[in-house]
Amino acid sequence: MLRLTKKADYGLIALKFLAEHPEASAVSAKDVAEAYKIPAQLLAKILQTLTKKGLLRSQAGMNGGYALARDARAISAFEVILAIDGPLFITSCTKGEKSCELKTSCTIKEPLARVNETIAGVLQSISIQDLAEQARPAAKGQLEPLVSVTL
Amino acid sequence: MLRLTKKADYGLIALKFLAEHPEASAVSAKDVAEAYKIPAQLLAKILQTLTKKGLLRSQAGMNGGYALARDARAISAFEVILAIDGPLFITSCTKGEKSCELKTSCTIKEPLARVNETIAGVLQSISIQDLAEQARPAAKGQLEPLVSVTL
DNA sequence: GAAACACGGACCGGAACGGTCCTATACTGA
DNA sequence: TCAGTATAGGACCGTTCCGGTCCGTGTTTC
Repeated sequence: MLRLTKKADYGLIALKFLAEHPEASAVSAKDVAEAYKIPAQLLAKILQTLTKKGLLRSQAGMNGGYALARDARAISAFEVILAIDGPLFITSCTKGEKSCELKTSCTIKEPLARVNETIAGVLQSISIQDLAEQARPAAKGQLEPLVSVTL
Repeated sequence: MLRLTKKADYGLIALKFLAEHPEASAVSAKDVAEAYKIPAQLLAKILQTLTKKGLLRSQAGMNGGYALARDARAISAFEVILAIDGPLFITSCTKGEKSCELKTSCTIKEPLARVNETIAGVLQSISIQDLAEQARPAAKGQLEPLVSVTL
């Protein structure tokens, strides 16, 4: 259903990694790439765009690299995906100029748009911190609910 | 976020149309295509696959066409999308043979898989009938909630 | 038997995606 | 100061997928 691009995937992985290593003042793209066997050049670009979008801070030069621009709790998965893949709507006719030629045609879109909003809401409620935490504890009791949504 | 292919879009539109015309014993692909300015040949194929998946009944020959195989209430948007686009997971590494080489890498995937399940749940709870109903009433009071999900 | 329909394979152009290469710039440490 | 390591970013490229078309076959009705 929801398809994440590999880039968005890589981005989330990298941010999670950064969240897990707060002690390091900066982590290079190469380090992350090697840790997860991700193409280094590609990851570098992804991190660059995340930096441009204000999610990361970067430092050039030796011992340079990237660090979270904000607290891991204040960065949502939604932001990351949005920054990397850009806005993706369900509707193929993305409410651009001419909505759908035939206004009657798009009666389906309205309910689906609400589905889209739900998904966005779910993604917004999941922080990088959540990703990092869920990763470690290894089944300590059952997982607590991440979100609860109504649309 | 969630991206529907145009094919799935067309499929939903067509099913909604069929749900709105229960009096007709069969509606031809051409008719639906013309009503919504959808490429006829393309729509034909979509309806064919939906027929193969058991969502539609087809009848060849003159005055033939398609009709819902079940009650519009018993067909979910999820089924339609699944039938047309096939299973789409969030994870790029679609839990195939080798999950991700590095098992440690995929710690992100588990929370996202749950997001995916939520989306699926939302889509499953929306029937073709819902789409057809939401289309008509034209703001009779506020829209009632479609779903409520917890993950 | 001809028209209208469903079926289904082959094909194709374009866009997007994943990925690489190459160059420029910035910072650090010896 | 110079070499090495890092970010920054443009150009490019192969593959895949998606939307769409074309063609031929089978089936039913008039």
